[in-house]
Amino acid sequence: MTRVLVVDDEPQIVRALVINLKARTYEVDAAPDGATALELAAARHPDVVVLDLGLPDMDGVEVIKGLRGWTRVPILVLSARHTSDEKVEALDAGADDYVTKPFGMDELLARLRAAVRRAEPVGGGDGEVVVVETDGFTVDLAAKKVNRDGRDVRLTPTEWHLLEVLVRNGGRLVGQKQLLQEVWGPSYGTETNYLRVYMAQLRRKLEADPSHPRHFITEPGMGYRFER
Amino acid sequence: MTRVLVVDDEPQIVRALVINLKARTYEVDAAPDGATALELAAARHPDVVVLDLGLPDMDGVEVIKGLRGWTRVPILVLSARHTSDEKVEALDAGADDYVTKPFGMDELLARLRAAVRRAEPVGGGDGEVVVVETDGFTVDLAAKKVNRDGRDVRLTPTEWHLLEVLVRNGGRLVGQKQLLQEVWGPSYGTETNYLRVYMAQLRRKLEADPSHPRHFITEPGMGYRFER
DNA sequence: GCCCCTTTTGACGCGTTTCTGACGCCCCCG
DNA sequence: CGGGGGCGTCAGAAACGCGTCAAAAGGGGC
Repeated sequence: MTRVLVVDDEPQIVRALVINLKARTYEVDAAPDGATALELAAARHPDVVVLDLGLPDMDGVEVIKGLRGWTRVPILVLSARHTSDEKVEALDAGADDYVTKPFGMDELLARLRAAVRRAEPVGGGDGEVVVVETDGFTVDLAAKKVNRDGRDVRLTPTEWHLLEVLVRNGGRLVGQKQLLQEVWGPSYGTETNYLRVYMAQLRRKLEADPSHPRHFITEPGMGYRFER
Repeated sequence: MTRVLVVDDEPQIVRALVINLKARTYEVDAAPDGATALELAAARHPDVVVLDLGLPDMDGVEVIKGLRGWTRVPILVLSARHTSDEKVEALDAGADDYVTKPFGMDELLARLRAAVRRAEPVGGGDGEVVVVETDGFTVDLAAKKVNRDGRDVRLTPTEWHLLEVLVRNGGRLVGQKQLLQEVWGPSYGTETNYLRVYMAQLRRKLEADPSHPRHFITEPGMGYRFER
């Protein structure tokens, strides 16, 4: 869940933002002044900060600098000031975006999404499992590498593809038709002999005892299953 | 040097931007329409794109999508449209910022700086690798230099680009399509012969025994992998 | 306008991968 | 106890991808 820190001293603005953000399943913290904002940011590590420049206790730009001292969290500045100088100052202090009041909620939310999106790490595999380990070998799905007894195992494209599908469905039974179509393409639903040949290759390369497979299990008449 | 791609069909705007940007030592390319923009982006790999939405040949949002298909380069949208919907659409399509015309040059430049700044790699502490060393040669990603036996190795731009992609993905397999698109541009997904030619060049220049590569590994049918 | 470096393109041989058919085994079922 | 379907294994044939070389085309600098 994305966490937002809203910093503003006007309760009605905070309320409007909080309602809209929560409705879109953001997690929201709110701070009425700069000191609280810096404190909350440190304690809660928000994914994005919405910051009003007109705070009662300190200059908004100081808040930006305070944050930038230790974090690259996206900062979206809200302000009633329209002058160019104000904007330039805030942006150069480290803000990511600057929206003038009165603002449209839709636009603000879109800018928020943009700020959060570009802060996301590159690889899609965020919480995804990338390395699968068994007692005999290790499969690294990101690097497309298979390791056995400390040495890399060479797999052909088809072998790798088949392995990938099975491992990604670890523990589950994968039907022969599904397997065939995912590896060879949608028009290959019945060539089960392909499966037999390539499962044999995989077992020969990865199983300790290929004739008594412990990880690549055949479910007769149905399909195959990868077991860790 | 920071490279900017300006996309606008109004010559006077382009001129104003180019003058201001060059005065601040940016390197500037300009495109009058969407097709040229996509082409130039692929060829020149700008660090930031300034994009007018009102183009003669295609919808600006399509240009955004075209870019986002293969790159995360910051996109700063310029537009005469003030409506919230337009902004939301552009931002959600992948734009990073949205400035309405007429715009203040100071503000635009500040937003440009902000966009470039946050796209910068995490410097210093966070473990961004800049120098990669193997037993045969050293690659300095920041200085764009390769050293072998104490002397610099001359690489052509394409060779360097290819090397950079491989090294940045060190240890991971990089698919041929990905490699082609990152180095030659999004429309080059299938020209695998380019890869063969340039991998051979890299090996000849960097491998101790080019015919038995130890660092630039071919994974037949899939792609290439750089191993330290 | 000319020259040189880089990029693109085409052709060829070779090794590897994929496809294909044949055979025997095992297990389930009649 | 016999039959059959599904599975594993093997090996040869066809197809494909890779490395290599060389020449043409392109582009930038002088």
